[in-house]
Amino acid sequence: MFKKVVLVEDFQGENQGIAETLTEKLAIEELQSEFYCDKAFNRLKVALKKNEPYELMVTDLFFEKDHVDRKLTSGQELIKVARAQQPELKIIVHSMENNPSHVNALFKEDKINGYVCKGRRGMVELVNAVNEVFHNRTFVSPQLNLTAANNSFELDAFDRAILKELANGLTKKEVSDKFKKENRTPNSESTIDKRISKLYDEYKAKNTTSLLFKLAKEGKI
Amino acid sequence: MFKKVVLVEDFQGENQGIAETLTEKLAIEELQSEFYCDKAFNRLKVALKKNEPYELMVTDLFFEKDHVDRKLTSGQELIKVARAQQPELKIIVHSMENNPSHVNALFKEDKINGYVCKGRRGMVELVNAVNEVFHNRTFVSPQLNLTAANNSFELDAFDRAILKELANGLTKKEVSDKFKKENRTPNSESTIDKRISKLYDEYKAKNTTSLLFKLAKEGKI
DNA sequence: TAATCCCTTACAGGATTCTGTAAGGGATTT
DNA sequence: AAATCCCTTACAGAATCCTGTAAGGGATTA
Repeated sequence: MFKKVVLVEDFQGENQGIAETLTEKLAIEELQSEFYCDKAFNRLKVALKKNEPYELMVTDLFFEKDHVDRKLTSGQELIKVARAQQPELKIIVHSMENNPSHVNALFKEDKINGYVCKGRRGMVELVNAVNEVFHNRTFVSPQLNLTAANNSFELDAFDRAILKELANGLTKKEVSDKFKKENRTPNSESTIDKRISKLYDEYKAKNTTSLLFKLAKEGKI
Repeated sequence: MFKKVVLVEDFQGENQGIAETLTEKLAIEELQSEFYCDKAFNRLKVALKKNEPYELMVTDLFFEKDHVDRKLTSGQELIKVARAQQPELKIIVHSMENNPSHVNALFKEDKINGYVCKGRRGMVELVNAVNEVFHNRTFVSPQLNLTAANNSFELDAFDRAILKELANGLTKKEVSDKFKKENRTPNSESTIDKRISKLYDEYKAKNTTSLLFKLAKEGKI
């Protein structure tokens, strides 16, 4: 089993619960709990310099802002710098995020080794995940695969660009003008209209307002 | 100190961490952990019938849906029925919710005794909260008071009703018609127009779309 | 080369939104 | 009682949204 593990989780209760699970159920000998991404990255760096690197990092994705200044503001940023510094580090993400496309991106872009959803079986799954990752396999919470089949549709860059401007209160004509001014293409009002209409169908929205609301609620934008 | 406590929290890690804190830091003798509101309410009911009632309930507000059928779907619903059944029960809410108006409503309407935000000092604050509540005082996480000063504006019931329908994609005329049909007043299209225009000013939104988007992002609706 | 498909663009008309003016009624103040 | 304030309601015009039709161009296929 892993001997040296760092845990990065800003909720004190969750942090404590995970720590207990890792030390008691999995007999991790050296567990370091951190509440900030920056501190966790420092731990990794120092340990690596001493030639006593951490073997596994368990991290959340979202970290609440508080009075402390910070460079790394999210788990994903932490993962990127940690991966760059120590490519062989095993990484398991433990988060509330349940959007399959985001999770897929973490596996593909950031080469994480496991993903566990916070939930009623979070600790049971985490134990499984650590065991799987220890044996060089990957782990994904089962409920995630189910939802992956549902919403296979993805917003592309053009969709996101339009939606971002609409969310800021621009009219479609203003979006078109802005795109033209910035030499982004396609940019005609008609094409933008068409794109949005397609999104209405895909998300079963009746108009721009309900579309943006739904997407915001689902955390897609 | 309290002897008999029920903890209601659906995240396994968080549940475990809180349980450890309550039993070790506060020496609670009889702690019952639950992951569903319905089960927690049953515990309370049975204990009361046996004349061995619980003294304190620590509960979350949001509970994830899963395969299990449920009557009580939120902490607030649990609190209402628990209060009705056992008025002297002490209740501490431990949640991510950081909207001061929601928390105020919990104190006023549901007579909760303490409110602790999940966060980096969640367990420290929970220990304080339990101590305060044990001595018949109330407790609120300090960071909540700070944010309370910021956004003094509140959405009233009429605002919320309008926004809910707009979010579903209804036009203002349809909202007006629906209100008339349901004998809700005021209901004229003009008045609804006026209300929404006022919200534009208050939330610095340019149109319905940006208004709904902003409110959704801030979690106000 | 011709046929086909898909994306982009233009235009147009009916529905809806946004904003302003104005009138009426209830509550409070003077 | 009169004045004032606030909320509700009506109406109207300009801007914007939504949807449909249609045309042009690039890429792929026959």
